[in-house]
Amino acid sequence: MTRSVQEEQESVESEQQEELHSPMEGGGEEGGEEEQEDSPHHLEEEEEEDDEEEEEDDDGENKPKRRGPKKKKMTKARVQRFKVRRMKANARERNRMHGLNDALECLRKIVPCYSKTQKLSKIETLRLAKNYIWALSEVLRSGKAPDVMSFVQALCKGLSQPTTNLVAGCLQLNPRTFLPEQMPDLPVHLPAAGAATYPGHYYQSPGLTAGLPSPPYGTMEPSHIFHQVKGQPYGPLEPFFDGVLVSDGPAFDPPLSPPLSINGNFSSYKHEAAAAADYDKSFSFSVHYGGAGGAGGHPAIYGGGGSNPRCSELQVDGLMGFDGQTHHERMMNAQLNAIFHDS
DNA sequence: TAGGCCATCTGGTCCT
DNA sequence: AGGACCAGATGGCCTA
Repeated sequence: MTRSVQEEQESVESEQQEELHSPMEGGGEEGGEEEQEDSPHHLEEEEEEDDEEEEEDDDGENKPKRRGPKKKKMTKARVQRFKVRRMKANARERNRMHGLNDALECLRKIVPCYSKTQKLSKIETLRLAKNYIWALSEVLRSGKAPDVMSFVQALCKGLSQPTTNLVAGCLQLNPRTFLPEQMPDLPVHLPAAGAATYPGHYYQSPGLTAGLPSPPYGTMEPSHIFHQVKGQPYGPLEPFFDGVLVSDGPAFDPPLSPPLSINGNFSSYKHEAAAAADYDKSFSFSVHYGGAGGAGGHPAIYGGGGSNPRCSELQVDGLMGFDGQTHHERMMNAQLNAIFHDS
């Protein structure tokens, strides 16, 4: 199954001398005899009968005559062409999926809680990204600094419990404080003052994690997660994690490209957003956009793309234009840029 | 060992 | 005809 394309191409010649194997090259042992007529497995049977494109009329009286359109005879040349075409299609499909995975990896670096050691799954990455976009959009729309609880609630909406724990760990929060539906006996919004009391560690709630996968799910340092905006001691938004906002942590991947859509369709979350109470605790959500963007003070909130060259393709100007925005929106965008544009 | 996640192969469909 | 995209199938790997 894991044979490289080159290996396959090298071996195809020898295989052509022999009979074709099952279409499920790396898997499928049970596909064999019950394969449909147009499967490659069937092709091999016809291949040996003749090399010319003749009608298969001499089946004899044993086999019942086939109905429907007659299939073209599979000559050796046709079989070879089929195999080459199939190999090329497989290679393209692999490349396509690799490109998809590269894009997903870029997305992992953009959403909160990026960790090289504990990667979010594909589906969880997409869910978290969707929530993240929505949460940021809400910030732009409302024009208010988000309170930490509603922000994290929005982030964790629909995520699995392990991923929720991961987000909580990255944000230094107890998931019990923002998952009321899972802990109905607890207050919905607890003061998160204790959130900053475990710098450098994931939160590990003995009660919560009982029966759940145990942290660590990642290696995010608080210094990676909450870092100051240069020249703004507490950032444009009020600091929530006083004492945690340090910027001397080890370098991590440069910022990438968060497209801050403010026009997305998030109707399913409207009621939840409305339900979120207004808390004056603000939340600096400059989660992990460190590094590379800021050499010249240019508001390039997206950096060089890290180790993956494909991550640097997106351009800020193409993603988030300022035309047509109100002054307030421009101010919010500037604030967000400043947040994302760490040091 | 079961379940989750993933990579890969494969055939079908649509489009150029 | 060939490429892109998609979904189903399959087996490998990892973890609880």
